Amino acid sequence: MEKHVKVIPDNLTNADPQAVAFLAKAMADENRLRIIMVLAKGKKPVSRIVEEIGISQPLASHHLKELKRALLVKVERSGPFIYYELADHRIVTILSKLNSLAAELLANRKAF
Amino acid sequence: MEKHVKVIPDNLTNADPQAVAFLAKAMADENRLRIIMVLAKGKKPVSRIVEEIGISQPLASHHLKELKRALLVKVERSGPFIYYELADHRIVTILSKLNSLAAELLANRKAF
DNA sequence: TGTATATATAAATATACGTTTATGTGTGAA
DNA sequence: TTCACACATAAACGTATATTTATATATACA
Repeated sequence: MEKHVKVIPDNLTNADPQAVAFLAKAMADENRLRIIMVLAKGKKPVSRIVEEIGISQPLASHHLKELKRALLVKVERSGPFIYYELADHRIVTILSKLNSLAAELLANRKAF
Repeated sequence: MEKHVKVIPDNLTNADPQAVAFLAKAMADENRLRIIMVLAKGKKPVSRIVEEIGISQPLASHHLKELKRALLVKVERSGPFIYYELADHRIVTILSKLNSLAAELLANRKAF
């Protein structure tokens, strides 16, 4: 059976600002970005995330909940551990490009 | 004379979460996204932006100030008009990809 | 100089958001 | 069952942010 994939035009004119804002908000926090950066390297339990980025466990839990609400991560329990992983790795590509853009904008800004 | 462009690695591991969060925050608002969408089609004065997206003039002014603070737009005065334009069109590409991702994540979510 | 237009700024308000501290829930092992 | 561990949730707090209303500034023109 064939897959039916909805084709979405890749231009801003037909973009849905509400949907984009929803995702952008999820990325608009330093700690959540760090979590995504850590998860980009693979599926991990909360405790690993906590120790890798050095924030409190409740704070990590809170941000992971937000990332889940934004559909950016998937959750899976295994014994006492709860593993989080990225739901779609395109977020990594997008954030990388955003990082390049940010770096360049800031560099040009200081260039006078 | 040759241009010296700082090469920035395109991966998340070396990303600067602070810089990325700064840009992401600027994109994390529906009205600002609408402004970017409008400016993606070309340089425009505030009055055009206001009428194209249907928000109050002070609100548009406020959001344009934020976009300028985030280095995403350039400003230019011409007579009584003040023209805004995108500082870098890569933001359009990035937002388009974010839109595609958002659409797909939401579509898959409803798929059960 | 005075008036109209284009835009920015200020003040005020309500709401959203990030963080901390404290506590609850679930799982496994003794 | 009791204990320890992994994680989630709740409450409380301060701060940031979006929006409205009112006013100020700047430009063009009569």
